Amino acid sequence: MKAKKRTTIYDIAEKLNITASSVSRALNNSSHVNEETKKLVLKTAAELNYKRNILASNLRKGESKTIGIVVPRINQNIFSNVIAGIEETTYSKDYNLIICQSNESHEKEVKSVNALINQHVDCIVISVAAEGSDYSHLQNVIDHGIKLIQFDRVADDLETLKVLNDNHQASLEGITHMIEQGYKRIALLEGPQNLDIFRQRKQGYLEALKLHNLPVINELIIENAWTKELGADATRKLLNLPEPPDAIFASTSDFSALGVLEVATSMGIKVPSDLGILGYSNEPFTELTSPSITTIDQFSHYMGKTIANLYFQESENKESPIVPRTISVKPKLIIRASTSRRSYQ
Amino acid sequence: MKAKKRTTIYDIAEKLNITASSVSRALNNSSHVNEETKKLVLKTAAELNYKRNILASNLRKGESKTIGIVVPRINQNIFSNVIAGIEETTYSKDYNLIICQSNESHEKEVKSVNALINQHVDCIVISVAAEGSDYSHLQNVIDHGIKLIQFDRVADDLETLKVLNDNHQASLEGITHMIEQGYKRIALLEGPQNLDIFRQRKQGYLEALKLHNLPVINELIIENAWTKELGADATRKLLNLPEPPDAIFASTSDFSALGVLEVATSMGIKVPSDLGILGYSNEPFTELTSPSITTIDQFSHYMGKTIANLYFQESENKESPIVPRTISVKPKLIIRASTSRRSYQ
DNA sequence: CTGAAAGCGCTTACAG
DNA sequence: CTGAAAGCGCTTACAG
Repeated sequence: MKAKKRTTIYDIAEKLNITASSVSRALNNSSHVNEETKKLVLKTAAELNYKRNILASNLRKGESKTIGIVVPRINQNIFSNVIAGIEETTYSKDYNLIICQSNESHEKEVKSVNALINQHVDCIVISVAAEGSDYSHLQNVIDHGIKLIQFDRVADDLETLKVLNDNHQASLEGITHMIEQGYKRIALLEGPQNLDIFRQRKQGYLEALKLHNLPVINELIIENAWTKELGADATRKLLNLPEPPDAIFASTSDFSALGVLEVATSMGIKVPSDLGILGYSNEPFTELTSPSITTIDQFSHYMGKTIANLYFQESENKESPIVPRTISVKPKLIIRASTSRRSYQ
Repeated sequence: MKAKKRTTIYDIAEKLNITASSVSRALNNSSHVNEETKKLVLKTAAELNYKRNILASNLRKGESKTIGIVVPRINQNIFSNVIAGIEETTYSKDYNLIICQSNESHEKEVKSVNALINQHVDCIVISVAAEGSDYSHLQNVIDHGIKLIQFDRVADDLETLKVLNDNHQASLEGITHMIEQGYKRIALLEGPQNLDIFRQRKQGYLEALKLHNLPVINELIIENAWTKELGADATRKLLNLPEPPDAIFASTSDFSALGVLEVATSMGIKVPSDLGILGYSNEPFTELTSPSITTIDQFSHYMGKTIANLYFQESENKESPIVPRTISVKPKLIIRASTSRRSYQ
């Protein structure tokens, strides 16, 4: 069957000898419409296989019932879970999701955001790329009257709705746990410090050391070690130090922690007895490595649901302006074998 | 700043004392427009922070430049990779992606597909849910003149564009490899047989046995063992048999294979010496378990790119009807420790 | 309860 | 090269 012209409300109207107005009202379940008419319209619509043209409807109503999402990568645990969480909540309200990935490129992020503005989405949900520090494209979103919700990695200067983890607290708890396990020279693999989440994790690390009167050793702090490869490189460097660390906090991600584990194993260094390892994000694989990796769960699926609910809450009171605020989801330390040299199960 | 009325082409026209037609032409880079006018329009558009209303444009042009994707779960390796592959290709052509997940529910799949039809997407890309056998909603897509591309899990009766793995061949190769490693009683964990991919994998298994004159033992074939939990249950049952298998092919997924591995390990059964394990999909974690799991890579990212290219190819010759055809991406056996009792590295 | 008309913001044949 | 007009498919005040 070739692409034929689709059924419109005019086709239905013609068939029933009424006007398109009435058809529209019947289809929208308006109260000002005769029950008989409504039934007839619905029946005819089904017969003619009518599908409302949402584009036209949205254009007329000035809304799109669409939420745009921009994340660095969709196939990364936290992001796919957040998206899944959002999807489950928005689905029941007939909202569409348009997904873009920035691939950590600032340029692609800007382009994606602009494409979403063009699309007249009702809301943009974003976790910013590592690259870049100019967030005028996000200001632009707000200026166009589109709701903006930032999550996880946010531009903190921009006053918007934000859904975050308490990275500082999680990091503090993780390091405290390591100290309690007897680790004394704990190295830190940092993420790009232009991202607040990585700054916060560093602060948590520093605070934990301070609380336990441990010195901050600069040569144990490695910048930008946030992929598996960079984590591995950093570990090689650290373990070859005259005084190597007895633990490594891969604050950037579990992928980085995996790099640490692989290098340590290949060098014959025992985890956790000789080296403790703490990751971040609770990627599924952290449970499967040997030894399993202690990490921090961000409740990403729940974050997704929170984001969606926040949007709907804000949409309800259309008149009052949005009050920028931050919802903090408390992450949880998941203690596994890689840091448990005193006790594990 | 509150949601103000957006700049339209009329605002630009008014400011420049020309008509909206000219503005539109300038913005669309039409050839029939004065260079001077074009420059002025572009400049003014930038000044007024104009963003084209794609909804209106699409409505008028009868296209949407949007592709809808329906998958069982976005946070599953193959699906998030396919989506990423599609996204990378469509992004450069200014296409939007609307993502829906069926959560393996037929009802939700039908609803999502209908929502995408309403949305007037240009194409629907789908991998069907395990549940369900009625595919009239997909016929409906075609009847509405929307291009339909099925991938991975397809409704085979429906003649559409399909992008598939050669599951039969992959399975045949995997089992042959196991037989060569000396396994003789190879159990099969099946997926729902209403899905062709699982039927094909079973056929490959049966053919491999036949080619090597091994008997088909019915008690070694377990139905519907396609999650980690069900894989674990099946394994417990199999290993407690009077004559237990010496290998298990978790044809449904690596998650199922992981269930097998965990149960075997907890029962003190050595992998690969006492039990060989073959998974499917090359989930990232299969490299990390101990022992690492032999599996089959589906080149899902490449599949995504293939799907997008197929769509653009079909879009180019608008006149000629779509010739249903199947593109087969050859999967690859990834041999790891879990099946290598004769030799590994 | 229903009809006639205007309009959402664009694009595009048709004239000139 | 530019303008005037129609139309994409819907919704919604305004009358009646």
